[in-house]
Amino acid sequence: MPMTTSAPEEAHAAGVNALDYLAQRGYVQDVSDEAGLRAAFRSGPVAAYIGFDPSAPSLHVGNLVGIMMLASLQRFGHRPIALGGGGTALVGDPTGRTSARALIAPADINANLAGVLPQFGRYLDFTGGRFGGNPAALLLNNADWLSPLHYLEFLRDIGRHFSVNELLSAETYRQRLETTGLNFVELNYRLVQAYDFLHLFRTEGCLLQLGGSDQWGNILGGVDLIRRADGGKAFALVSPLITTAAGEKMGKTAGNAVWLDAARTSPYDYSQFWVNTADSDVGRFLRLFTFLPEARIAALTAEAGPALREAKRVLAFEATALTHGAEAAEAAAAEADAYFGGGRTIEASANFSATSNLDVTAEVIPGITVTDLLVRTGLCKSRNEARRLAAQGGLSIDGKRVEDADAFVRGEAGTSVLLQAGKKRRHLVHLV
RNA sequence: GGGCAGGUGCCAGAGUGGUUAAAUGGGCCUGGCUGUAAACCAGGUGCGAAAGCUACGGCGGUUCGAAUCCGUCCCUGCCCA
Repeated sequence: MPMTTSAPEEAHAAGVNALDYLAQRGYVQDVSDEAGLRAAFRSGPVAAYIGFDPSAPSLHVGNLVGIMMLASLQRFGHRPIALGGGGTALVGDPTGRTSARALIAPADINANLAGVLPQFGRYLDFTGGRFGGNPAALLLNNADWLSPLHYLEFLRDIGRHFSVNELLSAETYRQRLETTGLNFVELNYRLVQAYDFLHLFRTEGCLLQLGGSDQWGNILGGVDLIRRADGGKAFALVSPLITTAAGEKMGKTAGNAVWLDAARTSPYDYSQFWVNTADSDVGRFLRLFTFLPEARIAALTAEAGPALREAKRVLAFEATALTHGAEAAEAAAAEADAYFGGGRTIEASANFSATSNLDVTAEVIPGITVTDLLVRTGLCKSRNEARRLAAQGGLSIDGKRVEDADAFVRGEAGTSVLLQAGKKRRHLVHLV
């Protein structure tokens, strides 16, 4: 598929300042020095970074705002730095937490980083030149410079720039002091993150740290440190916490994170996550999570009501294409259309690879119950749950409602059985 | 190191010897309505076909019987040092 010009590229070509573009798109909640940052963007490529916490083996939708900011900036000719927090994870960010973060084992952190870092390749150009004269993006792990730090030197060189009074009056720390308490490692988190910024300022000329609004205090800590330690000028830009119209933190389905890793959240499920966006969120999400031009978004969302389904389809396609590629996005859309538009039958499900399959060997077919099969496919966590589902009328096989979940599975080897749990979850089982 | 208060299901939070698989709320699931939306209404929400089993920080005890009483250990908060 030919690379169509993206909204940020168009804006860049039209001479729009990157800061204004980010603001128009809804990425900006706060900037430390708006005029200064705008001037920096105007005067040449700016290196900007975001830290990503390697607390899981994959990035998830909650990381997407940050990724999209980096990706947008690169399309403006700036230089994104994706920073894996392999070192900071050893310390643990207390921000927004009611109790101390469980420490992650170094081995897990490394394993997580190994899963997370490659995922940036979908959004960022690590070679350079893909969007015109843009510089190559950079991928770093702060463990590389944090781990070798010597405690006494760190205390003396960095610690002296931080006022304990100031730290303790910060919302994050104050709240914890008043409730569940705070241990010394946590109190140090801000210094360590600030040191990252200073390090990147020194080694990469990085002038800007991006993040979510909860990181405002931490980021300003870095801006201050750069001024105090080096007399340098750096900037902070944070995005708003993206919530759904229901007021919930975005990026979960059924309480589960929506992962960017296809093995954890299939492209079909990923696409469905976006299709199921609430009406009042579509416009905002199109701006945040796609590169579609404003005019297109405005047109898609001009009319309220059922007309927004089209906008949701576009959102799902674009977001899925960004994460999994256009082909996967098309397949996901085609599958959903066939299923939801085709009477939710087995015929409408049979031919799509995005439907997960489970092979059941011939010898078990005669003896396996629907209940067992539901558990084996992961559609239900236990047999009781499967029975409950059936009792509540949520279980269908091949489109027909099933009351007795303990019945045996019928079917010849070589045929398939479509299990449906509720209206949206289903699983195709091939009887082998 | 000392004193005090606590550690309950996904989360918050009741319960202080039996009728408690554990109130209530949130979350989540299912059904209804609908547009694969929101809102709303209804039901459900440990495992097991069942008997029953497992569960209230860990271990050990008291008791016919404990989440509830005792001992001890671990962890958290507050106060004192």
